[in-house]
Amino acid sequence: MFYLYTVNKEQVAQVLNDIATLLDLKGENPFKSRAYVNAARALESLNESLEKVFAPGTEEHIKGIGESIHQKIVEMMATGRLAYYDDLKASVPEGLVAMLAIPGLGSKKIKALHDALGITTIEQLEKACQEGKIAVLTGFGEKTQANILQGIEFRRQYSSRHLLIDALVAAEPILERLRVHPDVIRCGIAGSLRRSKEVVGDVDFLASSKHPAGIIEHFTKLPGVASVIAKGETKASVTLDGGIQADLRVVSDAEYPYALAYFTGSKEHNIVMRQRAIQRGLRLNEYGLFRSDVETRDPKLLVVCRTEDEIFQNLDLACIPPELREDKGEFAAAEKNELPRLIEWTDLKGSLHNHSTWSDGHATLHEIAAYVQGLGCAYWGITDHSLSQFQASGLAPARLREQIIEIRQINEEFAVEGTLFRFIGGTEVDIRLDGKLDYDDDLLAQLDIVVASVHSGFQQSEEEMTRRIIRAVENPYVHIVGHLTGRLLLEREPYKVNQHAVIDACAANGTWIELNCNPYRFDMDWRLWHYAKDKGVKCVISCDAHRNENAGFLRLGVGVARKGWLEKRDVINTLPYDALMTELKRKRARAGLLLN
DNA sequence: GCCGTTTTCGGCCCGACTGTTTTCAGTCG
Repeated sequence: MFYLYTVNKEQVAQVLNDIATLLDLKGENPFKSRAYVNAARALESLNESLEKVFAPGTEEHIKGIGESIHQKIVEMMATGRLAYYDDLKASVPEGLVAMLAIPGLGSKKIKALHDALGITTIEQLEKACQEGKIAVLTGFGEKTQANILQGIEFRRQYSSRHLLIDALVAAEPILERLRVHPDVIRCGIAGSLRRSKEVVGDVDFLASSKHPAGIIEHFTKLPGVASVIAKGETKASVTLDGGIQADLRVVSDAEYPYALAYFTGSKEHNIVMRQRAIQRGLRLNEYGLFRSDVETRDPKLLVVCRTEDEIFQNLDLACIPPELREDKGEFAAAEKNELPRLIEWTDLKGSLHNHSTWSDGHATLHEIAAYVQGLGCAYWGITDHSLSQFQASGLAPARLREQIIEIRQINEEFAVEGTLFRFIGGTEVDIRLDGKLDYDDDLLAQLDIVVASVHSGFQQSEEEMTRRIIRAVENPYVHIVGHLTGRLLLEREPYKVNQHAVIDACAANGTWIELNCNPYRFDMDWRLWHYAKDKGVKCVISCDAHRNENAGFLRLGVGVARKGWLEKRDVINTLPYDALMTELKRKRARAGLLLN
């Protein structure tokens, strides 16, 4: 499949990462495999086009990609293949790669199992464990054998990846119970949860205390802890009910800021942080920033930092918000003090894409109005499904006209009562297979807001789907393109669409893109917002609420928007009601111009 | 395999925990 299409950056990076994995499994020099990982990273943060950098005969190499890997990329670009990769892949059984997902098994152990017993699949591994063949191998034992069996069973039962919301729901009660422990001075959540990753592998807790052992003990016995994976003096790992792994580290209070920075940053971010420390003759770890490049924790050598902010300062950086700590451009921006002032969730005035009992929502308009006013919203979009979504009670044109009338009546009642809150009436109109919309333009023209989304025909080719969505984007009555890729995290792959091309079309037509903050969606993906922002495309953070409590998704969505470097000014629904209505009408004015 | 304000060789981010070992390799984050 890969070779049928033009090779893009992500695909090349994937191949380089795969090569690194395969080299590890073959027992090659680990620094060689790391070189491939580093090259993949370098590629991901490359701004120029692959065609330019890796044209045949180019002399210039980018940092992190030397002669050998450069030539391999040139080969991929020219032929769509890489002989070295194909050979390597053919030489390592696929089952060995799959085994890496079993906790406790890394490339060395997997290679040892393969060499000693010829094991090539997880099924063979399970059988060998059951027959006691693993425990007798050098370097293995009864305990390892049992752990492997347990790991295989765990993988079968639970995924090691969890939705942000599920991790939060599991983590918050634990955090509260840690917080009230008398020996805990400070505690918090670090890791990918603090970075607002849409999908997380585990939950990382951090606490400071003078008596770590008691806190570790307390943690491993909390309600909600299903089993203890590891437990030491200052660190413990447990499995929570529901299968999420949670780690706790306890440090002294003076060490807390360093540990918080250390356990929050992504692996890639932390590597750069430590390298920056080394470049300044310092050494950075979870216990401190030391004036020495040799291993030491001598307090006399400590560069005292009371906050994360001060750690960044000592590395000549502005303080990087947790969501940005992914090594995706934050260092360059922080060096120049050009980090964005990220949007806060309290900047939002309401959600523009929501459903009611008119289609497949669970709350009536009056119930919605009461609830979201209570949250302090200034407005709320009502965008029920259109005709094609009959399974979701999509509205026929006549029904939609009735709804418009009811929404106007309710808004008039609000006006009479002196209530400032307003509904913004509209539709989430289906983008049909050919890119036409489910309602005629004259009906759309009567609506205050139009969100256009794809709900069918997911199997179209990338070209067809891209053309289809761009046609909707170009419709002057469409304000917003909804959940751009249709993905359901951990459940359904996104349909194929050239998102950059859609963003370009949105930029050309003044159409906005939704950041749908249903926890399964978070669509458009945060990795693309920087590009959209640079093109001047505005974001709309909507919760696609089908129930009142879904309004809470907005807060998670803002975390993901922050990850996409978005500021208040980039997000349309931070505008007050009047300004928002002006913006919505601007598109209508455009339509009027086109029609005249 | 990559890289250089200790530069063409000899390094490559760092520490806790586990299990299998009698001092440490492997895994993980």
